[in-house]
Amino acid sequence: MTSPVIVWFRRDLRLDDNPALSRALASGAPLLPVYIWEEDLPRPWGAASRWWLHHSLESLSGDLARRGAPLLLLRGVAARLLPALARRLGAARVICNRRNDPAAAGLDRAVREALAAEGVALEVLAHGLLFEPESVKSRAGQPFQVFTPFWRAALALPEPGAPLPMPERVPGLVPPEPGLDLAALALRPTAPDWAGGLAATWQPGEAGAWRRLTAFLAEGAASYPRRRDLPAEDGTSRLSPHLAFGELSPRRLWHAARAAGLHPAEGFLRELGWREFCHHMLFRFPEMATRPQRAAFERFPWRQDPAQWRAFRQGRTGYPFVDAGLRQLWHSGWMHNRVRMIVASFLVKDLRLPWQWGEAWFWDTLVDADPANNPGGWQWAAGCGMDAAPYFRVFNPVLQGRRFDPDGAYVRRWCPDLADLPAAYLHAPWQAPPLERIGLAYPPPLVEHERARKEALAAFAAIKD
DNA sequence: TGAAATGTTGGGGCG
DNA sequence: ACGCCCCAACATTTC
Repeated sequence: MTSPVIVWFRRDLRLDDNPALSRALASGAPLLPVYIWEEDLPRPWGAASRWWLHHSLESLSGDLARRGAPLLLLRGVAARLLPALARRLGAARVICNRRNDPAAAGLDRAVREALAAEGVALEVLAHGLLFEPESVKSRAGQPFQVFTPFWRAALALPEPGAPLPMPERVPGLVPPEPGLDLAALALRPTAPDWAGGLAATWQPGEAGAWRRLTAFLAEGAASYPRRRDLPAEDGTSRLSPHLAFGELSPRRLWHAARAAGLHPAEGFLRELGWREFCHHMLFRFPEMATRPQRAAFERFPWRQDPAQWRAFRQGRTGYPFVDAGLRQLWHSGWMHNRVRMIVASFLVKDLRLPWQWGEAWFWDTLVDADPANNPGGWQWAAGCGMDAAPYFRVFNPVLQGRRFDPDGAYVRRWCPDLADLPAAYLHAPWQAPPLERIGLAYPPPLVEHERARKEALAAFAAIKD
């Protein structure tokens, strides 16, 4: 009988289009699917991600058990747990899907060595991207640092391969040990349980991902270009957390979207291109996660105001559009992309607090927190990324609010303290006549935008080389 | 995947 | 009739 194979799940919590699972199945060997709560991760999961992970593992575990292979849950250091497990099972191979972020890939190298010492092979399969990070390069063989030529070059490559089918059955092995109960990981918040809004908004897991995908392609994709920038509408796909946890493969998404008639150079698939760009950039420039890509920004005179930082996190900046976004984030673990740009601009330019603070806050509170997209987005907003918004492009939160939330539906929804204010003043409540402001609990603006903007431009001029 | 400052143009009021 | 001013509307430049 062939020796069993361990299938190690990470950010690939699905059965569909799963290269590692398919490879293991093709071998005909009995499988042991494993998930490890890794205690040596270079960056621990954020709180919202932990909540999501709990439910996603619950979903995956059920899907696997129904197909014949219960998921073994472990906690500790993969480089120690996997060799021990392989020894006990008599397994000669561990198969997993590649993690593309360099920090996590470093862990995998340690795992590979530890397994090799036991005579066990670690097979790491290409995964998680439409195009492999090594494959998109300029004619000179260099990585792209600007999105448009990057995406053009990617689209000139052979189209991503067809997704692998979802297996009907997964012939499993009786685990040699009981493993942990999911509850033992305590991934969900207690005292207080702040996850009510998350639970009301999301259905983590592969089934939820497919539901979202189907609904988007049937109802949302056609109006995406028109509605994507209006945060009050349900105009985006909301697939980001499913992608972040690998509940939906980008390849599956790509082909489903192509079949629905979407063009890769524009609209929704172009946004998927930005995801691709961030992941490729992080792969080539690992320090992008923590340090500005434009060196001049190492000298930027960031402020450190704890009171303003607290007000920002609480969504009490006094700018309704900004606060609505921050409160949507806090409540639902997600923020509309248009508002992310405005919120990030406000933190970095109006408050001049370090983009890394914002990045860390998003990491903790977003259900779609992603090791590449998150720093990529913040570096873009801060103007210190390679293909970033110029630093002098400062969003005016009032004008942006009027343009993209003209009737104030978004602000009213997330800032109920402003719900009764007439639309004319909704994005600038301090301009409302005193009579309209009676009983208003909403805070005054943390900073005056016009002045903050000038100060930011001056600070920027000071570091320019 | 901006916004503000500055420049230009052209119509209309007016002496 | 003419020059002048004002100022919106639009375009360009600058940050």
